[in-house]
Amino acid sequence: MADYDHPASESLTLLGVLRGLADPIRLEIVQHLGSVPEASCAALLGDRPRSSMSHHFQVLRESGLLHTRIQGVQHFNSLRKADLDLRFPGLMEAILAG
Amino acid sequence: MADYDHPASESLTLLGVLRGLADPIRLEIVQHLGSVPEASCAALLGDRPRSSMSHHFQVLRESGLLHTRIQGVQHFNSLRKADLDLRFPGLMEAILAG
DNA sequence: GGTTTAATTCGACTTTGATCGAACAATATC
DNA sequence: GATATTGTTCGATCAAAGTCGAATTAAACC
Repeated sequence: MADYDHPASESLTLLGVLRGLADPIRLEIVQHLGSVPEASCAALLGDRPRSSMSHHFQVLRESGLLHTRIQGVQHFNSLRKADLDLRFPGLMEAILAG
Repeated sequence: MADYDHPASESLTLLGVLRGLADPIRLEIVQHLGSVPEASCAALLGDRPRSSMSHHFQVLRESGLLHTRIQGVQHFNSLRKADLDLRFPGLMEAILAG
């Protein structure tokens, strides 16, 4: 499967990032990813339907919060902390502390 | 007119604050209020319908971002920066810098 | 090739949220 | 009291976003 194209850090907008964070499931995913280097989709699934989670992963990718690395059949997700720190200093630290 | 009841700072949630910020008009209001002590609704109105703006003021109040002081017929709005800093350190600084 | 596993895409449905005119409430002023 | 000003509330409408089963893609493995 082809890689995803993630938006460049310069093109990220504060509004877009805030929209990405403004959902309970996505905020939970982001906060989880704040404490681990990366996690597969399955590891973040919980007991929710896969299709719902796929939607949230897509929103997180498009808003620039999440990077997805494909390895075989698994997708490993990580927080784009360095990019976000560069673009919006202090933001993720505050989010992950909450 | 009776005062509004603003939520206590302890009861604010990160998700609620993020939801409050995740709208272009509200983010603009918040960022504007970051640079002035307070502003009346009229001063923040722009060319938008009053009823639309009233809705956004309500959302901002309920999420704990905004405090409204009533003086006569005017409503003076201010950012609840001290409360937000206490509850979510660094968050508003990052938002206002964006 | 067939099967299992991981995750997405599609499509339909539902829910949430934004928009905004019209009516209303409250204060100030003449 | 009448009028103008400031802002809210109501109610209807519309658009955006979340939900999730079923079908699909892709890789791994026997």
